Amino acid sequence: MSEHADKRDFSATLKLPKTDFPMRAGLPKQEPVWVQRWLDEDVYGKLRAKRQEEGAATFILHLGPPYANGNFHMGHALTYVLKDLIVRSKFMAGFDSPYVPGWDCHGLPIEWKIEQELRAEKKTKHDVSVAELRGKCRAYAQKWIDVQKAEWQRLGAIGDWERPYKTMDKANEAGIVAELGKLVQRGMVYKGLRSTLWSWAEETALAEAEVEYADKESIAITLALPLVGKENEYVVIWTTTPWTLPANRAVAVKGDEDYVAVEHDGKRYWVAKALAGSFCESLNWIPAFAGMTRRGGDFVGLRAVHPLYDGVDGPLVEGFHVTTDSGTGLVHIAPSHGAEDFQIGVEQGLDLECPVRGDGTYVDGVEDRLAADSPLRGKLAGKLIWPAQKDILAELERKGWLLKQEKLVHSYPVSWRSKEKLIFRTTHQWFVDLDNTVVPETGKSVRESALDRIHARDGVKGVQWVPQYGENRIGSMIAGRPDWCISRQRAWGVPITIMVDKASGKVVDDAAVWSHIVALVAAEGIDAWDNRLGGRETELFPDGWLAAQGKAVDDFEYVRDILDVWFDSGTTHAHVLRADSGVGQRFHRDDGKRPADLYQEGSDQHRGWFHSSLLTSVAVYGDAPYEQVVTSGFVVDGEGRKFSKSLGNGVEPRQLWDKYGMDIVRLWVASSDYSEDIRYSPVIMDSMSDAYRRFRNTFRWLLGNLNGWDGEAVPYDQLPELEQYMLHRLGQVLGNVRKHFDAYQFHKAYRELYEFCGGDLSNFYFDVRKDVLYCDPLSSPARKGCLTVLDILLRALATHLAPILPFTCDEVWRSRMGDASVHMETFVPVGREWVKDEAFEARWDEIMLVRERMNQVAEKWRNEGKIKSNASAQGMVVAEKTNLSEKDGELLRLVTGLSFIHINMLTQTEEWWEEFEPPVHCVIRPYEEEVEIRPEENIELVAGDKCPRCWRIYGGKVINGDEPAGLRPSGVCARCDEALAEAGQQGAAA
RNA sequence: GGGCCUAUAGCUCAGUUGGUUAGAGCACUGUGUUGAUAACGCAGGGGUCGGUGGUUCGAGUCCACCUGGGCCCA
Repeated sequence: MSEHADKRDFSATLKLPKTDFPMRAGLPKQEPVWVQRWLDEDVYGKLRAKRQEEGAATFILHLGPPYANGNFHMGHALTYVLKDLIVRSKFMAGFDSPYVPGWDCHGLPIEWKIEQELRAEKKTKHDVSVAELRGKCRAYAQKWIDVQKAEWQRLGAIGDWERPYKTMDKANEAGIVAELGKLVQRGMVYKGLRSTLWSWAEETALAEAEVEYADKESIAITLALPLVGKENEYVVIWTTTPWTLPANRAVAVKGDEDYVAVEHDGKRYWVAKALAGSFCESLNWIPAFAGMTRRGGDFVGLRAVHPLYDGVDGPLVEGFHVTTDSGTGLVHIAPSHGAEDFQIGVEQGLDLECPVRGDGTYVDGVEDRLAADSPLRGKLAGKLIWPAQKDILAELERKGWLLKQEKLVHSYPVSWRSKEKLIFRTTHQWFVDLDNTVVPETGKSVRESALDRIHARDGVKGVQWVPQYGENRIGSMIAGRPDWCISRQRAWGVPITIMVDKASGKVVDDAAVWSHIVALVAAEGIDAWDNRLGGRETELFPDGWLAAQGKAVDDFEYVRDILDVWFDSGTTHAHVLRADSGVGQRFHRDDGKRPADLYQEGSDQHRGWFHSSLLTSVAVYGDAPYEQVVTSGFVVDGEGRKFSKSLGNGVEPRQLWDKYGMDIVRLWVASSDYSEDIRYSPVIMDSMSDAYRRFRNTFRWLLGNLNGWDGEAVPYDQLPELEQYMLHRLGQVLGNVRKHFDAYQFHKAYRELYEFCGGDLSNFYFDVRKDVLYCDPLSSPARKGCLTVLDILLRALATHLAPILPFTCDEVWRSRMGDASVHMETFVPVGREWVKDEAFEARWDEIMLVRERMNQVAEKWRNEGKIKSNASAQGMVVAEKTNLSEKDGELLRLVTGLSFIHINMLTQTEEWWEEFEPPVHCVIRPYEEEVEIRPEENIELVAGDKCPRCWRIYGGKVINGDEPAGLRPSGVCARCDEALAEAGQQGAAA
């Protein structure tokens, strides 16, 4: 190799990439500017108008409303980025894909927050009017809606930000009432009993969130109840709530447990065998057993005497909740005072009525069945349950059934507000019937109709569940759930606008009345109902309706409960998708599809929103509200553990967009397989930053080289084979990406694009074509062909990455295309002739194989210090029965970066190979066969002159072919000489 | 305690109906370039496929159990 003396600097004469597109993105600072710009330009509005003009098919992803309470957390970030990936990719695919953000506004968490604020002012909710309380709740929700809206937009989400839906909008509240009305008119709503956790101090039912636990003192008693018809035989129960004894209706045993009879003072006391020892010990009895054992199930059919009432007894039943961890293995059942007790009461057909009023006092009837001479007379009715306990115990003692009483301090549920002990009470609630009414459209119950659509049974068009296991999950929940309790005793929610005819007990189900009420709510919101109770009830009926019925307002009872907030969001398919929600008709769907193509949420919503939406839709419309349901897992930390305060591993979305920028966060979402839980950790985010830089630099290089291009594209059939190969690859990649987008497999689309940018472009094509781009004359056909492809690449990558990297892609697009937004575009289509046949593919597999082998040898030589760049070496390929020919030397030179490649086509025998001497080296055979390589031998140094402009060596040993030899008199090679002449730059080098 | 799901290199993912020495990219290491330069090229090392047992000529791939993790219930 001859070191050329010419050290002139020709860089100024080269066409090096030049662009204003910065290498560093500054995403955290730039992205908010883009958000505002998209809003100012109304990109969403224009895009929808454009698609509608095009007559595009609609694709409706319906959004489950987030609860308007608190900042967005990682779960929100995940699901809203996923939704945005879907919506944007549908828009890019040419659909009209409306996206309407919304908020879930009513419900306990907000109401509770307001109560806490009142408490801070030393007030309770009774100190303010319901209307005032609701006003505070409304303002609180709106405050968080504003916060979340800004966060949501910051995620880069496109949507109808001007017209979101809020469940507390009057139109939506009316829509919710309307759906309730339809259920009522179908006879699906009934009043029943339910076990609720109750605070007697505040006289209200409590939700799970309002329950606290504290150490409280109770009286624990051990009580023997005589078995009916058995002389001196007792069953023994243990309880810490003696006040529930008036409501006792049965005694439960564990069916597969052994019980023994303990003998004491000539009496037999049945307890679980496993607990007999501790039982005797606690009573200081000498253990003595009657030698009888009995299976728990054998007690069924026997009856035990009621602890207090005269001539009353109750059955022994099997109890699913009975354990032998403590107590006696027998449990007294008061169906009105416990969740499990209630369930058993329902199963066994026991009396469920509750003898305790809301204020914690016994009802008058509680004494009805006492013996005429019972000392308890006058001690229970109207008395508070707690002080009454001592009278109850005294009576039990008198009867001789009280074996033991002691004080016990234990953790007990209390009211968060008063800290008083909570009790269970059965209360009257409103339910949606799932089994005993028929959905007219299907001829089956709500439950069966829903299951048919979940499982695509009985010829019904099913819902597509992605991932597939969702079918199982929601199916078993729908199959096993009880009727839906839709009533709550609260203020901040949509009223259950039900009127009950006092005389007949029937619910008013007249359509005229319901549409009248819906109209009132539409005009006035939820206060429309309460404001008319207590004086203005006539206004709740259409004019003349009462007279026509021969009724007066006092003939009806007016429900004061509100709806379970799941009913609000569970009916959005109706009041957002099917109907005009007061913001103008949003959707015009006449394509025979269900209201939504897709619902997407976390997998917890199988029990939540997917569930409630399905039930209400099936009940009222006889079909599912969605064609497809896509669920995502949860965000967990780098070790797969959930985020929690105690682990201290939490992270807020805003920390992420402030630190990395949303495009990098979106890249993280897109790259993750969300069908399982997805991991977040700083290490992962660092690697996403690296990936982002790869994409960004790819764009930057494309922009830099396209800078100044005249835009004159070379027709496909005149492109060099290398360019055709790149389009072949691009066509394959884009085809796969489209397929993955259609299946919402974003992590596969991401990989496809990422590996294309890294493997096909950066490692290969860009590296190979740098020479032509930088050094060739502008008029060079090869250069023009390359630019044609670079332009296609830029457009293709920008449009296909736009759903994932909306900020960066718009920055790219506008830096080249002026003011147009990339988001108004569609995916660049794959040219019909791009993707070629298998023969072409096989040929290029060989070419790439030669490249890989040559690189391996060159690397070895480099490590030995023999060469530096590949350009200082030449190679030889000896090929046999291959797709390559001797004419491919130049192509191989290009792709290997060597200065020359020589190809010998040989048909020699095996013996020839044995004898062959260097420099014959890289052996290619038909692709299906093993490729034989002698790597250490297949390149050699090239001797010749190095062009000072393009650094390629000329005049080396030429074994065959017709490479140009030597440099021009100007000191540069022929190609560079021409380039300089064309640009008038001879002698321009410094 | 029950239902559903999950476990492949440090990280993110491929591994088709079970079939030869388990793949890719990133990260890492070495190296080249300094005309994509807070960028780019090339090469290399790295996994007993969560564990145990079973079915099979053969299992990351099928079955059982166990362990860790997640969601929803009780």
